[in-house]
Amino acid sequence: MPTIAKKRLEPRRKPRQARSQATVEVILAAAARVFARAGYAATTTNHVAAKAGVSIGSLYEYFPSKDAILVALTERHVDEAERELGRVLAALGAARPPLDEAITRLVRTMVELHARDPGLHRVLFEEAPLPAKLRERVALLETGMAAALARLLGGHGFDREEARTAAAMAVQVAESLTHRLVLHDVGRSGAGWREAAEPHVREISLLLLGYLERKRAGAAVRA
Amino acid sequence: MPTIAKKRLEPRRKPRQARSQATVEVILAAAARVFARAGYAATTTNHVAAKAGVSIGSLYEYFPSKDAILVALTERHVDEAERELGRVLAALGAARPPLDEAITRLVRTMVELHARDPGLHRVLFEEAPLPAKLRERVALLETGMAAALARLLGGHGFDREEARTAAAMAVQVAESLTHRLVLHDVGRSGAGWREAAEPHVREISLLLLGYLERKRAGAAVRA
Amino acid sequence: MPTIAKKRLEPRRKPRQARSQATVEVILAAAARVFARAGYAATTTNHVAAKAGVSIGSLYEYFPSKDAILVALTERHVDEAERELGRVLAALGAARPPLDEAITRLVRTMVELHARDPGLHRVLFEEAPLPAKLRERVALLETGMAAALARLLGGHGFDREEARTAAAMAVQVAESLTHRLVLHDVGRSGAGWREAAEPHVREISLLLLGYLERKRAGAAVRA
Amino acid sequence: MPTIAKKRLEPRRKPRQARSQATVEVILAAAARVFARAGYAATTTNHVAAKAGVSIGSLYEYFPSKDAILVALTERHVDEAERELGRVLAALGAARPPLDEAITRLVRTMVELHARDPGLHRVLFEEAPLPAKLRERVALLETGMAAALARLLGGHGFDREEARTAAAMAVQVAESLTHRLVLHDVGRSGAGWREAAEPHVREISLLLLGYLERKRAGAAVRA
DNA sequence: CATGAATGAGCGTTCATTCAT
DNA sequence: TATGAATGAACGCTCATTCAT
Repeated sequence: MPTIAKKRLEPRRKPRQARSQATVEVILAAAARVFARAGYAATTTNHVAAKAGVSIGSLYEYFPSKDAILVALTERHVDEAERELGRVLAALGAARPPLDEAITRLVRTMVELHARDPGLHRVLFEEAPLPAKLRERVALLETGMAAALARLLGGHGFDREEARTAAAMAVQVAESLTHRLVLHDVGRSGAGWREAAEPHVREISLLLLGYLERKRAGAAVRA
Repeated sequence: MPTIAKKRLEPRRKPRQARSQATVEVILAAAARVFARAGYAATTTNHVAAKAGVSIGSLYEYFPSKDAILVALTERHVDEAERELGRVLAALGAARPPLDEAITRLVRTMVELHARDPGLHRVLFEEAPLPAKLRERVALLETGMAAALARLLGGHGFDREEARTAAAMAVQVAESLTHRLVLHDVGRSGAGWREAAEPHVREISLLLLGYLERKRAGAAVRA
Repeated sequence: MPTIAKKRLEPRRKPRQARSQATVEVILAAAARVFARAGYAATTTNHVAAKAGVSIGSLYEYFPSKDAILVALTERHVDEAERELGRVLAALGAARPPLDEAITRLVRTMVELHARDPGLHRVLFEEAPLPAKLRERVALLETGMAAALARLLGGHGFDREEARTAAAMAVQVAESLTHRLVLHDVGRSGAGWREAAEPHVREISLLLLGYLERKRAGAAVRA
Repeated sequence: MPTIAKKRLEPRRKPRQARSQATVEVILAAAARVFARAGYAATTTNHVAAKAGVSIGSLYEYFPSKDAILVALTERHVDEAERELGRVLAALGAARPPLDEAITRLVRTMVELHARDPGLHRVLFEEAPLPAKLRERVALLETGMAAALARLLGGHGFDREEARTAAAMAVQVAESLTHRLVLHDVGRSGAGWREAAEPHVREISLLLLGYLERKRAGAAVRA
């Protein structure tokens, strides 16, 4: 079953009443905890239902399959990421701080987006079979970030083309290191995750700034 | 429940006849393809046996469990990595080329180690529950690389302590970017993977060189 | 590997609804028939489920393993034995009939306990790997019987010590002959088993009475 | 698969050469040990072959199935029993010792026949699915013993009919108690089994003598 | 709407048996 | 004849999913 969705993945019932909405919340919260602890394969729908204090029948009332729950969880994460990154990017566009500060703030935002619940995000982005549609949404988010970053770089002495490729790479790198350093090295979430993540933020920022500086200078490596 | 190994993971029968050896090869080859295509969870021993053109009984003659196949595959990869990286490191130690060339050759080696079969390596290092012993071997390989790289940096104006921390980080980063850029972006293996991977090699090298340069200067980012 | 219990053997779900209770009954009834006909080894959970007209999943809903079914069946038998023997022993203690009548009634009770379903009991006590706990319960039942019988003998001219050893032996012998004569000789249960068993009751009683008489006299056999 | 033989159970090749004969012996010896230790179900043909130091192919050269080995083992036991019991019966017929001595010697023979390897005999007669043919042979042996014993009793004041029924019962009882007391109570064979078994011999003899005495007197139990 | 008993395809695995060498 | 690699039916068991209540 590689990445493919063969069954309904959208939530079933658009919950209109407050009670239903609460049930959905309780299921998703339970699922987040169970997926984070047990991993994708070892998580069973019955587990999730039990943890949520809801009958298995009710769970299937709202989510047509195990994967649908995972998709809903992922969508929430992407929603949040869009919101947070949009906010930061807007602020940076308005305030126009020095490049190192801009980069650091962007990286911090990305790291914090994942550090809050590393276990869950590991499952979401490494173990789970996400449907193509969601993967596209994630890709789109990255493209958007890259475009915004390119505009930012334009204001710091990069020419248009330079800025575009450098920004695209930077986004990839940030994503990549975030996953590596945060998901694998930071212990199980818990309080204090924000402080625990800060060294990673600095190091990743340092890396990106070094790269961008070289790029702006038009540097190239000898083959 | 990742990382846990509860059953025998060593190959069962030390194959003595040529026929058996061939069977082992055919099973591992099939398993590599199935794991790469279907992912860890969706790979079944029956699929592997069928793909290998071997009865399920024969598969279990040589591998006591699904995970044992995975372990064997991983060990082959680590064996190869140790061999290749050792060779390159030795060559660099002897030839003492400029830093940018050294870094580029190391990165190229790492990238090529993974680019040959990206799908498989994604499964091996992201999805699969590797036993502690193997994880240690991998960690040891990284430690060794970092040490070798630190020696290299020592010959390029880094002081001892600087070299150690920078090397450790650089290895992490190289690993990380290799996985991200190579495993996720490079299409399904096939011929021409070497050429397809080269831009990644350049970009990762550029990134590392920028980082190392900053480190050598003792630079720090404003918080 | 007899006697070993490695997995859960207690029933899984305490059935709360009437429907579940019926399912449990139907499974146990089917299992009794299948075990009796096919023996322990040849009985499969799928056979039992099929015979019960229940899906294999339902079977495992209530019993975590094949052995758990066996244990449940055995416990029912031991429950019944405790009840019946307790009742008879109490009656004998109250009525104080002549020894031969007392022995005969005890033997009849034991024989009837097994004659109702000889095939099943053969499996239960000869073939099956019962967990230690259950074996203890059975042993306790025998100890209790021996104690009660010793008291009875005390009222028929045995001195204390004589009564104890003779009673212990008598219980062993009764058990043994019950199994041999009833389980192996009486045909497949069916109606009329009570009448078919009666000659055995008489003969076993005769044997025990002869033995007890000799014991009381303090007789010994020449080596 | 209850008790029924669906495949060939006779040894395949009547081994004429000394080498083959030795192979058969070595297989049977290994099988006896493995069956005794592991029980019927847990004994695998590969185990037996390995223990015998013979390839699995060779094992199947001589025995067409797992059960065939068991049958061969059983037949050896029955052969031995016929021989031993025949010898003792003949001696008793010639010497005409007192009844208690005769009974004791018979019982001792039966007990020793089983006490030598209790584990194996438990498997042979309780766990294993013996084919009808063998069961008949065993039954025939018992019939023969009963007839011989009846003749013996005829010489000790029993009338013809009395002797016949008493002898039949006595044989059943001896068999039964032998299995119960010897197989279940005597520890795992080993040296000293002969001494360990002697108390059982005495007790069983005592029991039978009490019974026979009552029978000769024409005693009956009140229903 | 909620419940939870019931379902059954499919999994990983074993082992008696065959047959090419 | 002897070998042991290969076979595959069958097993015990799980869990995502359905549906009668």
